[in-house]
Amino acid sequence: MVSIKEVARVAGVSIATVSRYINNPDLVKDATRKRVQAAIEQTEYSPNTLARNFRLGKSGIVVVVVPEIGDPFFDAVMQGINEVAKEQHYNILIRETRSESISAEEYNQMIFSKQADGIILLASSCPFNPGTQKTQQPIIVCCESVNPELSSYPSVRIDNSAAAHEATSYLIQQGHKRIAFISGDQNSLLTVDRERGYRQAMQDAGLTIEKQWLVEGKMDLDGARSATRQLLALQKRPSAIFCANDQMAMAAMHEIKQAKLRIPEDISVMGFDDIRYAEIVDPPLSTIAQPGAAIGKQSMLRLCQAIAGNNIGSDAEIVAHKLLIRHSTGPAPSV
Amino acid sequence: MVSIKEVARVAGVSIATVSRYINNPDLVKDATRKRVQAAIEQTEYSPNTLARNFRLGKSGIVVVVVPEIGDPFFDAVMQGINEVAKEQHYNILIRETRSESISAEEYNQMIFSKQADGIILLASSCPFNPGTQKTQQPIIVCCESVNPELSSYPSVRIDNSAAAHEATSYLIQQGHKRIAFISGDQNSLLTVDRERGYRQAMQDAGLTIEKQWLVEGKMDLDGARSATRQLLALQKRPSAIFCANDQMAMAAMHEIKQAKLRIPEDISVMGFDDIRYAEIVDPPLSTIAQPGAAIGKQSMLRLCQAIAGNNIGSDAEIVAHKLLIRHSTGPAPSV
DNA sequence: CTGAAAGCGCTTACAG
DNA sequence: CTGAAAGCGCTTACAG
Repeated sequence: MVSIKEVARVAGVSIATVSRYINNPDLVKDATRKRVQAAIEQTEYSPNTLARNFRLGKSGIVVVVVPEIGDPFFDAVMQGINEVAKEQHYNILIRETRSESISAEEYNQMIFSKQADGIILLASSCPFNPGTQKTQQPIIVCCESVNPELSSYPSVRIDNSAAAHEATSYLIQQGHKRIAFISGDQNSLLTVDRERGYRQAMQDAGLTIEKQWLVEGKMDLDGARSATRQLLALQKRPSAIFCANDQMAMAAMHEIKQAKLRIPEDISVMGFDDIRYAEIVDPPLSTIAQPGAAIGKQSMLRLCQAIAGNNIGSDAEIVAHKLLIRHSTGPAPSV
Repeated sequence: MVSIKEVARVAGVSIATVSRYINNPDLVKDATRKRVQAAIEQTEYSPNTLARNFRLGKSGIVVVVVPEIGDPFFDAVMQGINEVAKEQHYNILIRETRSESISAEEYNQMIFSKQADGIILLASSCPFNPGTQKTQQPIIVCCESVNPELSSYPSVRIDNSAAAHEATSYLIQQGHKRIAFISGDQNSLLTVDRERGYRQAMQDAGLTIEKQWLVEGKMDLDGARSATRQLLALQKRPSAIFCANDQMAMAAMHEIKQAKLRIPEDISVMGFDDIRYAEIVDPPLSTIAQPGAAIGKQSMLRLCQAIAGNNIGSDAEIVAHKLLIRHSTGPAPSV
C-alpha cells in the first residue's frame, strides 16, 4: 500500500504539499500541482481513509438505525437520506435492531468512540435515558413519535396521532361503528400515537371500543395475519380494520379474502404509510401517505447541521400527511 | 473526550497496560485489572474506534452494494449477512447504487483507501475490468450471476438459468405455449441468466418465442406495469407471463386484474425470489424460492475468510433453489 | 507557495 | 506481568 510519503518522494515535494494538493489544490502552485498529480498517477496512490478520519476526528459515517430493512416504507426514507448524504459526502451505515433494542450505552459508544458522526433513529423504541445525557448529541429521530416526557431529541415526522384520527374519522363517516385497530409493538411510541388517534376519534364520535378490537400485529406479516384471524373469529366481527402500517394491512386483506369475505363490502381495511405496494394490491389500499423521502431528506439535513456544531434545538418538525382513499374502504355494511 | 492516557493516569499504569486490558485482559494481573476497570468507569472512557482502526489498518466494515434497499428479497439476504457480521464483529455499510452503476475505480477506492475490509456485491451490473485487477480482492458476489468471461470473482448463488428453465418448463407442462418473459435491466447478468433459462426451456420444448413476448420491466413496479400492459395489448396475448422477480410479478398481476382478466384462468403468472409478500398476494404467487438468508450467510462467511487472508478461490458456490407452485399458475386456457 | 515538525490515540514488539 | 518507545498515515499551524 503506497502512502503519501512515496508520492512526495516521487514528486520531489514534502508530504505537506501532497496533502494540500489533495485537500486544497488552490494552495499549491500550478507547476507543483502537475508534478504531484503525475506522482499520484504513477504510484496509484489512494489516500488512507482510516488515517484521514482519525486525524480529522470524524468518521464521515451517519448511522441509520432501523428495526429491519424489509419494510418498503424505509426505502422511501432512505432515498431522502441518501440524497443529502451524497451531497454532503457522508456514508450511511444502516444498523438493524431486529428484535433486540439497542442500549443507550451502545448509542453513546457509537458517538463517543467516533464510529459515527451522527445517528438517525428510525427505530421503534426509544432506549435513551435522558438523565444520562450530558451533552447535546448529533441524533435525530425520524418518523418515530417521541414521547415528550421521555426524551428531548429533535425529530421530523408527521403527526401520527392526528393522521390516525383522520383515518378513523373517515371510517366513521362511512358509517362504521365497529372499528378494530391492529397495532404494532407496544414499545413503539409510533404505534402508541397512532392508537391514541384512533381512540380519540372513536371517543369524539361517541363510539365505545370493545377490548377485543385492539390486537397487536407486531408490525409484521405473520403477526398481522393472526391478529386478523382473531378479529374475524369474533362473535360480532368489526366492519372495518385499521392497521398501524400498510404491511399489516396487506396481511389483513389476505386473511379476510381467505375467509371468503369481500373488501370493502364486508370489511373495510385502512393502512398507514402508503408503501409502494399500496396501490397495486387487491383492492388498492386506502391509507395515510407519509412523505417518506421528504422526511428522510429533512432529517439528514438537520442532522448535518447538528454535526457541524449548530444547535438544532429539540423541536419536532411536523410534516404534512395525506389521507388517501382508494378501494379497500367503503360504506359500512347495512347489517 | 477522554483518551487512554487519562485512564492510565487515573489507574496509575501505563497506556500499554490499559490497551492490554481492553484487548487482551488475560495478559493483565488481576489486581491491575481491577484498577484499570475502575479507572475506565470513573472516566467514562470509550476507546476511539477511529484511532484503533487506523492503527490496525482495518475498518471493521463490510460494504454491501445493493441496487436499492426496497426489494424485500434483500431483506432475507441481509438477515444472513447480519447474522455472521454480528458474530465476527463487522459493521455492515449498505451502499445503494440506485440508477448509476459504481465504477471499478470506486470499488478499488473502497478497498485501497481502507474504507472497507471487504465488499459483498448484490448489485446488478458487474463493473469490473478484470484486466485491472492485480490482486485478489476481498470481494464476493452474492446472488448475482457472474459472466465467467468477464470476471473471476467468487460468488454464492442459485443457478438462475436452471431455475428459470424449471419454471418455464412447468408452465409448458401446464399446456402453455405462448409464454412471455418480463426481464430486468439488460445490464444485469442475473436477468440475462434467467432469460437464458427461459429461452432454453422454450427451445427444448420446440416452442418459438415471439419477439414481443420479451419485454423489459426494469425490476421495478412501474416498469413491470407498463411491460404487462404492452403484453396484454398484443393481438394474440400470451397465456402465461414469467417475471424475472416477484415484485414485477405483483405489478403484472395488478395490471392483469385491472384488465378484467382472471389469474390463472386467463393468464398464469410466475415470479422469482419468493419474497415475503408472495404468499399473501391475490392469488398467492407461484415462484422460485431462493434461500436468501443462507446465501447471505454463506457469502459473508466466505468473505470473512478472504479478509483473513485465506484464498477462497473464485468458484461460484451454487445453492439449491425450489420451484413453489401456489395459485397464480394453472393450465393454459383451452382457446 | 512550501517544508519541517508536532501530534491525533492507539497497539505492539522489545526489554526487563 | 508491565513500561518506554516507535510508529501507523495523515493534517495543519508555524516559519520562512
